[in-house]
Amino acid sequence: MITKRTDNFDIDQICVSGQCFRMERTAGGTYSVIAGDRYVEVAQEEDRCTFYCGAEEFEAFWRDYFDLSNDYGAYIESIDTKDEYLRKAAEVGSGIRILRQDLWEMTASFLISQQNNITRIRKCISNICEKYGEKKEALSGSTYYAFPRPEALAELGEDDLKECNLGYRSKYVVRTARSITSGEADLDYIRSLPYPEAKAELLKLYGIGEKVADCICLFALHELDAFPVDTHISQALKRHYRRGFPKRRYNGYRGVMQQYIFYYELNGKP
DNA sequence: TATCAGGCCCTAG
DNA sequence: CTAGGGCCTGAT
Repeated sequence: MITKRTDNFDIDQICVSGQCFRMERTAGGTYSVIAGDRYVEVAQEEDRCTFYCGAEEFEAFWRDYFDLSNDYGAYIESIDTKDEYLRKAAEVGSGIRILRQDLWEMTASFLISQQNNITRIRKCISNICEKYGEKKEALSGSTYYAFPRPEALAELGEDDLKECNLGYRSKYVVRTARSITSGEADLDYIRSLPYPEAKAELLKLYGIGEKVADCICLFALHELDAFPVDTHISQALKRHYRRGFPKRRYNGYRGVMQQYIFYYELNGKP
Protein backbone atom coordinates (compact mmCIF):
# COMPACT_ATOMS: atom_id res chain seq x y z
CA MET A 1 0.00 0.00 0.00
CA ILE A 2 1.00 3.57 -0.55
CA THR A 3 -0.29 6.79 0.98
CA LYS A 4 -0.39 10.08 -0.89
CA ARG A 5 -1.43 13.62 -0.16
CA THR A 6 -4.21 14.50 -2.55
CA ASP A 7 -5.63 18.00 -3.13
CA ASN A 8 -8.97 18.42 -4.86
CA PHE A 9 -9.54 14.70 -4.68
CA ASP A 10 -12.56 13.04 -3.13
CA ILE A 11 -12.95 9.35 -3.80
CA ASP A 12 -16.63 9.38 -2.84
CA GLN A 13 -17.42 12.21 -5.24
CA ILE A 14 -15.60 10.37 -8.01
CA CYS A 15 -17.51 7.22 -7.15
CA VAL A 16 -20.94 8.83 -7.48
CA SER A 17 -20.03 11.26 -10.28
CA GLY A 18 -21.27 8.73 -12.81
CA GLN A 19 -18.22 8.51 -15.04
CA CYS A 20 -17.24 5.08 -13.76
CA PHE A 21 -19.58 2.21 -13.02
CA ARG A 22 -17.28 -0.27 -11.29
CA MET A 23 -16.29 1.71 -8.22
CA GLU A 24 -18.14 1.20 -4.97
CA ARG A 25 -18.06 1.77 -1.26
CA THR A 26 -17.14 -1.40 0.64
CA ALA A 27 -18.40 -2.44 4.05
CA GLY A 28 -15.15 -1.25 5.62
CA GLY A 29 -15.61 2.32 4.40
CA THR A 30 -12.97 1.99 1.69
CA TYR A 31 -13.68 1.99 -2.04
CA SER A 32 -13.10 -0.84 -4.45
CA VAL A 33 -12.13 0.14 -7.97
CA ILE A 34 -12.07 -2.13 -10.99
CA ALA A 35 -10.52 -0.80 -14.18
CA GLY A 36 -10.28 -3.15 -17.14
CA ASP A 37 -8.67 -6.18 -15.52
CA ARG A 38 -7.13 -4.33 -12.58
CA TYR A 39 -8.34 -3.90 -9.04
CA VAL A 40 -7.42 -1.60 -6.17
CA GLU A 41 -8.91 -0.46 -2.90
CA VAL A 42 -8.72 3.15 -1.80
CA ALA A 43 -9.18 4.67 1.63
CA GLN A 44 -9.35 8.40 2.22
CA GLU A 45 -9.00 10.57 5.29
CA GLU A 46 -9.15 14.28 4.61
CA ASP A 47 -6.43 15.02 2.07
CA ARG A 48 -4.60 11.74 2.49
CA CYS A 49 -5.37 8.72 0.36
CA THR A 50 -4.14 5.18 0.78
CA PHE A 51 -3.99 2.97 -2.28
CA TYR A 52 -3.79 -0.74 -1.54
CA CYS A 53 -1.27 -1.67 -4.19
CA GLY A 54 2.47 -1.62 -4.65
CA ALA A 55 4.32 1.63 -5.28
CA GLU A 56 5.31 0.45 -8.76
CA GLU A 57 1.73 -0.31 -9.74
CA PHE A 58 0.57 2.98 -8.32
CA GLU A 59 3.11 4.90 -10.37
CA ALA A 60 2.66 2.75 -13.46
CA PHE A 61 -1.12 2.82 -13.53
CA TRP A 62 -3.26 4.33 -10.78
CA ARG A 63 -1.60 7.76 -10.62
CA ASP A 64 -2.60 8.34 -14.23
CA TYR A 65 -5.92 6.60 -13.84
CA PHE A 66 -6.99 9.06 -11.14
CA ASP A 67 -5.35 11.95 -12.98
CA LEU A 68 -3.36 12.79 -9.86
CA SER A 69 -0.67 14.76 -11.64
CA ASN A 70 -3.17 17.34 -12.84
CA ASP A 71 -3.90 20.57 -10.96
CA TYR A 72 -7.67 20.86 -10.62
CA GLY A 73 -7.31 23.83 -8.25
CA ALA A 74 -6.21 25.87 -11.25
CA TYR A 75 -9.35 24.91 -13.17
CA ILE A 76 -11.52 25.96 -10.26
CA GLU A 77 -9.71 29.24 -9.72
CA SER A 78 -10.18 30.16 -13.36
CA ILE A 79 -13.96 30.23 -13.03
CA ASP A 80 -15.62 33.59 -13.65
CA THR A 81 -16.14 35.24 -10.26
CA LYS A 82 -19.47 36.59 -11.54
CA ASP A 83 -20.69 33.09 -12.40
CA GLU A 84 -22.11 32.15 -9.01
CA TYR A 85 -23.77 29.00 -10.26
CA LEU A 86 -20.60 27.48 -11.69
CA ARG A 87 -18.50 28.58 -8.71
CA LYS A 88 -20.94 26.88 -6.39
CA ALA A 89 -21.06 23.74 -8.53
CA ALA A 90 -17.25 23.54 -8.59
CA GLU A 91 -17.06 24.14 -4.86
CA VAL A 92 -19.50 21.32 -4.15
CA GLY A 93 -17.76 18.91 -6.54
CA SER A 94 -14.21 20.11 -6.05
CA GLY A 95 -12.97 16.57 -5.41
CA ILE A 96 -13.99 15.25 -8.81
CA ARG A 97 -11.31 14.02 -11.20
CA ILE A 98 -11.70 13.04 -14.81
CA LEU A 99 -10.47 9.46 -14.78
CA ARG A 100 -8.39 7.94 -17.58
CA GLN A 101 -10.40 4.83 -18.28
CA ASP A 102 -10.16 2.07 -20.86
CA LEU A 103 -11.48 2.94 -24.32
CA TRP A 104 -13.32 -0.30 -25.03
CA GLU A 105 -14.80 -0.45 -21.53
CA MET A 106 -16.09 3.12 -21.80
CA THR A 107 -17.49 2.48 -25.27
CA ALA A 108 -19.51 -0.49 -24.08
CA SER A 109 -20.46 1.18 -20.79
CA PHE A 110 -21.84 4.35 -22.35
CA LEU A 111 -23.69 2.39 -25.01
CA ILE A 112 -25.45 0.77 -22.07
CA SER A 113 -25.94 4.09 -20.28
CA GLN A 114 -28.36 5.57 -22.78
CA GLN A 115 -31.92 6.10 -21.61
CA ASN A 116 -30.95 4.29 -18.45
CA ASN A 117 -30.33 5.11 -14.80
CA ILE A 118 -27.06 4.70 -12.95
CA THR A 119 -28.19 1.94 -10.63
CA ARG A 120 -29.30 -0.20 -13.54
CA ILE A 121 -26.23 0.67 -15.62
CA ARG A 122 -24.02 -0.66 -12.81
CA LYS A 123 -26.13 -3.78 -12.62
CA CYS A 124 -25.95 -4.37 -16.38
CA ILE A 125 -22.18 -4.01 -16.43
CA SER A 126 -21.72 -6.19 -13.41
CA ASN A 127 -23.88 -8.85 -15.11
CA ILE A 128 -21.78 -8.76 -18.27
CA CYS A 129 -18.51 -8.96 -16.35
CA GLU A 130 -19.65 -11.91 -14.27
CA LYS A 131 -20.93 -13.76 -17.28
CA TYR A 132 -18.23 -13.02 -19.85
CA GLY A 133 -15.27 -11.53 -17.95
CA GLU A 134 -12.29 -13.35 -16.54
CA LYS A 135 -12.47 -14.12 -12.84
CA LYS A 136 -9.51 -12.73 -10.96
CA GLU A 137 -8.15 -12.53 -7.44
CA ALA A 138 -7.05 -9.31 -5.78
CA LEU A 139 -4.10 -8.97 -3.40
CA SER A 140 -6.58 -8.82 -0.54
CA GLY A 141 -7.90 -12.22 -1.57
CA SER A 142 -11.27 -10.96 -2.74
CA THR A 143 -12.32 -12.00 -6.22
CA TYR A 144 -13.56 -9.77 -9.00
CA TYR A 145 -14.35 -10.01 -12.70
CA ALA A 146 -12.42 -8.22 -15.41
CA PHE A 147 -14.33 -6.38 -18.10
CA PRO A 148 -14.70 -8.82 -21.03
CA ARG A 149 -12.61 -8.18 -24.14
CA PRO A 150 -14.48 -7.33 -27.37
CA GLU A 151 -13.75 -10.84 -28.69
CA ALA A 152 -15.84 -12.38 -25.94
CA LEU A 153 -18.92 -10.31 -26.87
CA ALA A 154 -18.43 -10.26 -30.64
CA GLU A 155 -19.31 -13.93 -30.93
CA LEU A 156 -22.69 -13.50 -29.26
CA GLY A 157 -26.04 -13.16 -30.96
CA GLU A 158 -27.39 -9.61 -31.11
CA ASP A 159 -29.99 -10.27 -28.44
CA ASP A 160 -27.88 -12.39 -26.12
CA LEU A 161 -27.01 -9.51 -23.82
CA LYS A 162 -30.68 -9.04 -23.06
CA GLU A 163 -30.04 -11.78 -20.53
CA CYS A 164 -27.77 -9.29 -18.80
CA ASN A 165 -30.67 -6.82 -18.75
CA LEU A 166 -29.39 -4.58 -21.53
CA GLY A 167 -32.71 -4.51 -23.34
CA TYR A 168 -32.58 -2.92 -26.78
CA ARG A 169 -28.96 -1.84 -26.15
CA SER A 170 -27.82 -5.45 -26.51
CA LYS A 171 -27.37 -5.21 -30.26
CA TYR A 172 -25.50 -1.92 -29.93
CA VAL A 173 -22.85 -3.56 -27.76
CA VAL A 174 -22.60 -6.78 -29.75
CA ARG A 175 -22.41 -5.04 -33.13
CA THR A 176 -19.81 -2.57 -31.84
CA ALA A 177 -17.75 -5.43 -30.41
CA ARG A 178 -17.88 -7.07 -33.85
CA SER A 179 -16.80 -3.86 -35.57
CA ILE A 180 -13.75 -3.83 -33.34
CA THR A 181 -12.73 -7.47 -33.69
CA SER A 182 -13.24 -7.36 -37.45
CA GLY A 183 -10.89 -4.41 -37.75
CA GLU A 184 -13.59 -2.19 -39.21
CA ALA A 185 -13.00 0.05 -36.20
CA ASP A 186 -9.51 0.43 -34.75
CA LEU A 187 -9.34 1.58 -31.14
CA ASP A 188 -5.58 2.16 -31.24
CA TYR A 189 -6.07 4.40 -34.25
CA ILE A 190 -8.93 6.28 -32.57
CA ARG A 191 -6.75 6.74 -29.50
CA SER A 192 -4.13 8.44 -31.65
CA LEU A 193 -6.53 11.01 -33.15
CA PRO A 194 -7.27 14.55 -31.97
CA TYR A 195 -10.70 15.13 -30.43
CA PRO A 196 -12.86 16.04 -33.44
CA GLU A 197 -11.55 13.16 -35.55
CA ALA A 198 -11.75 10.66 -32.70
CA LYS A 199 -15.35 11.67 -32.07
CA ALA A 200 -16.20 11.36 -35.76
CA GLU A 201 -14.81 7.82 -35.81
CA LEU A 202 -16.78 6.86 -32.71
CA LEU A 203 -19.97 8.24 -34.26
CA LYS A 204 -19.67 5.68 -37.04
CA LEU A 205 -20.29 2.87 -34.57
CA TYR A 206 -23.80 1.49 -34.23
CA GLY A 207 -25.55 2.93 -31.20
CA ILE A 208 -23.12 5.78 -30.60
CA GLY A 209 -24.54 9.28 -30.97
CA GLU A 210 -23.36 12.75 -29.94
CA LYS A 211 -23.77 12.36 -26.21
CA VAL A 212 -22.25 8.91 -25.90
CA ALA A 213 -19.34 9.82 -28.18
CA ASP A 214 -18.52 12.82 -25.99
CA CYS A 215 -18.64 10.71 -22.83
CA ILE A 216 -16.18 8.28 -24.37
CA CYS A 217 -13.88 11.09 -25.48
CA LEU A 218 -13.96 12.66 -22.02
CA PHE A 219 -13.61 9.58 -19.85
CA ALA A 220 -11.43 7.32 -21.99
CA LEU A 221 -9.46 9.61 -24.30
CA HIS A 222 -9.13 12.32 -21.64
CA GLU A 223 -10.24 14.96 -24.13
CA LEU A 224 -11.09 17.57 -21.53
CA ASP A 225 -12.79 19.73 -24.13
CA ALA A 226 -15.51 17.15 -24.71
CA PHE A 227 -18.77 18.45 -23.25
CA PRO A 228 -21.45 15.74 -23.16
CA VAL A 229 -24.95 17.21 -23.19
CA ASP A 230 -27.61 14.96 -21.69
CA THR A 231 -31.06 15.87 -20.47
CA HIS A 232 -29.80 17.14 -17.12
CA ILE A 233 -27.05 19.28 -18.57
CA SER A 234 -29.42 20.55 -21.22
CA GLN A 235 -31.93 21.69 -18.60
CA ALA A 236 -29.24 23.22 -16.40
CA LEU A 237 -27.85 25.19 -19.33
CA LYS A 238 -31.31 26.48 -20.19
CA ARG A 239 -31.86 27.63 -16.64
CA HIS A 240 -28.49 29.21 -15.96
CA TYR A 241 -27.03 30.11 -19.34
CA ARG A 242 -29.77 31.66 -21.46
CA ARG A 243 -27.14 32.94 -23.87
CA GLY A 244 -25.25 29.65 -23.98
CA PHE A 245 -22.49 28.23 -21.85
CA PRO A 246 -19.29 30.33 -22.11
CA LYS A 247 -17.30 27.54 -23.73
CA ARG A 248 -14.63 29.87 -25.01
CA ARG A 249 -13.64 30.93 -21.53
CA TYR A 250 -12.95 27.33 -20.52
CA ASN A 251 -11.25 26.29 -23.70
CA GLY A 252 -9.17 23.16 -23.12
CA TYR A 253 -11.06 21.93 -20.06
CA ARG A 254 -14.77 22.44 -20.71
CA GLY A 255 -15.43 18.85 -19.81
CA VAL A 256 -14.24 19.49 -16.26
CA MET A 257 -16.86 22.22 -15.94
CA GLN A 258 -19.46 19.86 -17.39
CA GLN A 259 -18.66 17.38 -14.62
CA TYR A 260 -19.03 20.01 -11.89
CA ILE A 261 -22.43 20.98 -13.29
CA PHE A 262 -23.54 17.38 -13.72
CA TYR A 263 -22.49 16.40 -10.22
CA TYR A 264 -24.11 19.48 -8.73
CA GLU A 265 -27.38 18.87 -10.52
CA LEU A 266 -27.58 15.21 -9.48
CA ASN A 267 -25.86 15.02 -6.12
CA GLY A 268 -25.04 18.51 -4.91
CA LYS A 269 -28.37 20.08 -4.21
CA PRO A 270 -29.96 19.87 -0.74
C1' DT B 1 -51.70 2.99 -16.17
C1' DA B 2 -48.45 6.47 -17.74
C1' DT B 3 -44.09 8.43 -17.58
C1' DC B 4 -39.30 8.75 -17.27
C1' DA B 5 -34.29 7.44 -16.89
C1' DG B 6 -27.22 10.34 -18.49
C1' DG B 7 -30.21 8.46 -26.52
C1' DC B 8 -29.98 6.59 -30.80
C1' DC B 9 -31.81 4.67 -35.09
C1' DC B 10 -34.76 5.04 -38.75
C1' DT B 11 -38.28 6.85 -41.62
C1' DA B 12 -41.14 10.81 -43.43
C1' DG B 13 -41.83 15.21 -45.02
C1' DC C 1 -32.22 18.72 -42.14
C1' DT C 2 -35.74 18.25 -38.67
C1' DA C 3 -39.42 15.91 -36.32
C1' DG C 4 -41.25 12.02 -34.22
C1' DG C 5 -42.14 7.02 -33.22
C1' DG C 6 -40.06 2.87 -31.35
C1' DC C 7 -37.15 0.57 -28.36
C1' DC C 8 -35.83 -3.04 -23.14
C1' DT C 9 -36.62 -2.62 -18.38
C1' DG C 10 -37.54 -1.12 -13.71
C1' DA C 11 -38.92 2.69 -10.57
C1' DT C 12 -42.23 6.05 -9.20
